[in-house]
Amino acid sequence: MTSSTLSAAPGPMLQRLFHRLERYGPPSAEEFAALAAIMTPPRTIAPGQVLIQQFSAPQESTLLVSGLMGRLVTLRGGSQQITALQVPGDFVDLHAFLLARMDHSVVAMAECTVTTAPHRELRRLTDRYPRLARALWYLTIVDASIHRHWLTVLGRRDALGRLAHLLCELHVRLDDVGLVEDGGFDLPLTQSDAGDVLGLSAVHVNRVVQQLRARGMVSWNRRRIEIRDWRALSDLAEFEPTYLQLEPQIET
Amino acid sequence: MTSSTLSAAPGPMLQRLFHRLERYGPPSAEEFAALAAIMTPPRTIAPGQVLIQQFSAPQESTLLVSGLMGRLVTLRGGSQQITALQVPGDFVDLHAFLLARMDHSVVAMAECTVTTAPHRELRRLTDRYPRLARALWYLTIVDASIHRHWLTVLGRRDALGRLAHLLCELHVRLDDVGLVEDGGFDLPLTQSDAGDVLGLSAVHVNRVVQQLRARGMVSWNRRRIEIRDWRALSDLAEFEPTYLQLEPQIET
DNA sequence: CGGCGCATTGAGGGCGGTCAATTGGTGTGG
DNA sequence: CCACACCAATTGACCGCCCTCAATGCGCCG
Repeated sequence: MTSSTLSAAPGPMLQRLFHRLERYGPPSAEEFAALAAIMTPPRTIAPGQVLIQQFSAPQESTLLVSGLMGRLVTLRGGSQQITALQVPGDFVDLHAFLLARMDHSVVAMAECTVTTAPHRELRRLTDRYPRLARALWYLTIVDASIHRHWLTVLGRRDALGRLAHLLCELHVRLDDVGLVEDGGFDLPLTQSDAGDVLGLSAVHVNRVVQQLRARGMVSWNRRRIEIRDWRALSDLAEFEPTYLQLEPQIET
Repeated sequence: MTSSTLSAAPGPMLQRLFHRLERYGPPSAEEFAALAAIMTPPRTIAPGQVLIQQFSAPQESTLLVSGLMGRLVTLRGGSQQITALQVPGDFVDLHAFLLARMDHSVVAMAECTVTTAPHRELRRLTDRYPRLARALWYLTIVDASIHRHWLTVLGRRDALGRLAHLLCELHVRLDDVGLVEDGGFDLPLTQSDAGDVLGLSAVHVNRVVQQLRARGMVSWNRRRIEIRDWRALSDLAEFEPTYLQLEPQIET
């Protein structure tokens, strides 16, 4: 395994992924290198572009390096649901490694940089490195944990609680990968997009955004979010970040 | 590896699991045998019993052999959300193999039979059999696919659509493991339980049940569900079972 | 028979939906 | 530099789905 494909700055590109994997009993340097070696050079995705089509059968999995992506499902009536937002360091479709067809599309919510891992190579690596396989498995399990958590949010929380929860989660996840600056972060979502995440109409998202502003908890101008009162916001959200699995895991 | 622990009728006990795993490029007979060898003898769980507590750190994963279980989260205000229903052949907490703590409880909705796999043994097996590891990984990925699908149902469908969808899904999943008889199946859920799955109040579940009855689509008496008009029900539900991943996968 | 759990029904109200108009910021062509 | 288009945010009116509270069946079991 040469480091020929490493020429395109693999360190920085995979830094956030490795940061995440290290939390789960860290793969060895050899395993890291093997993974880095199969990743393709980065490429850029334009905002709004559909990276992966629902029902397609991708032959590689995509790692988000920078930007924001969403997993999007369109229903019969034309309404949409975003089932997950992906931040840098996330694999956006690692599950496609084991599933025949995508159950959703993946859309760039902003200009994004990505790199991909061919499934053929992933298979070779997971055959050879059981711990690396479990580390990748772990990533998909954290995804599922987040999905479950949002099931309770969509099933049982009102609009204000849902929005507060989304902002708390994004703050924590973006902070984890170093994308929170001065207590705020860039959120390239329209209020309509947020509605597609929260299961709300764009109009009602606007109403609850204004409630959060009026309560002095959040400012949201352009694409910039500032959390003004974390205590109050996380309390309103009933935010309890265990489900994000950001604490180090113990590999026995 | 002896077959000593196989004495407790491992074949029938694991039959539904193997049926499922075979869909994903089948593990070999040796892998099946190795998995069967680490499963504990079956035990019975009483209806309503909490098998696994939220925030606990189980040292083994549980396979549901018969009955029905739910993954339950309780919110601050006392309201509950069931994030998944598990049917026979499902691992109810395979993700606990890789996560430090449970993000939810697991509750028996009926009298259940279970068998467990110690995590230590699972680690040994997944070290040794990469294909088996991927097959188990695959199971957790199907779980996540179902979670995502329910995010769209809870986020975008009204009460009637949600209930219709739940009944369609249960019919298909139970049919897959041979638990549909004469076009109907046993559903040991109260209408209140169904509300916890659907993000609805028990009162409103009752109202939409009656709508389905009035339209001649479903009968629901005691614990027995009969689908009277599959075409109409699945159409109302916009049910499209791809997300259940019951079609054979292709392992390259 | 009485208690209990669950299903059912009714009344009333609020959250969040749709529809539609307006504002405002940004970019573009003239 | 201005007119205009365009997109996102905002506001208002209206209404319906689904909530809560509460009462009433109804079947089962001790």
